[in-house]
Amino acid sequence: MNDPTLLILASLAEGDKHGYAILTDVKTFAGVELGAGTLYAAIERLENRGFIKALPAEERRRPYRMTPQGRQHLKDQLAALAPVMRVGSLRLKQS
Amino acid sequence: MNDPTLLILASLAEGDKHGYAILTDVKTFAGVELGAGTLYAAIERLENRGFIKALPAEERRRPYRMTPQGRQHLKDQLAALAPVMRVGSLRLKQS
DNA sequence: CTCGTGTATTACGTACGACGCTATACTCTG
DNA sequence: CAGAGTATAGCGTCGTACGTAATACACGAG
Repeated sequence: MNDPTLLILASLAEGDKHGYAILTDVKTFAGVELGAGTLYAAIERLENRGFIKALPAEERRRPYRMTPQGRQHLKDQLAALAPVMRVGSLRLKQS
Repeated sequence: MNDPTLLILASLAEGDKHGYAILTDVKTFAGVELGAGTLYAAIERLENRGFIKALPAEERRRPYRMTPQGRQHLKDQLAALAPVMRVGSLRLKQS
């Protein structure tokens, strides 16, 4: 239902974060609590696609940074979503 | 990536439509061209969940109507998406 | 001291569904 | 009559969302 990659990119747009920090951030800004499996699997996919990259590990933490491609992808996703939101809420009101 | 059920509900929020009409409507308002398989599979799922219901067939056409539950679900989906959009675009601008 | 809670990541299995493709069938236009 | 547009159904595959459990460390409460 919810695309975790979108949530992760939106979270990393704020700045570098490690997995668990993304988890709590997403929970606060989106109200969605991702499962651990969902989160880390999505992170791996994002990394494979070059949308985020791993930074040097800090102790137990594995921080990630959004790449320019990731930023562009987030931008595209939001742009694609915008008309659906607009039309959807407009039509809901009309009836 | 794209949730076809969201697109279908947004389309049916305008009024009753049959499958092919949804297809063209979604293409115009969202710029997304759904495959036939994707569309009808998603329609079937929406019907099973009680979010839409089939109307009496007109010739070859099988029109569908959104139920109150479907309307509520669309509302919930859009409400869940809104903060993600808001935070996402805000954070994109900030950097 | 140990028990529970919070932080942090990894691995595994399952089930759903997105998507492409093909088939079918009717209608209309060139 | 060939081709494009309308309209739906079925099938197979692959990706992936999600739950669950395992591991490990740090901390405070009891």
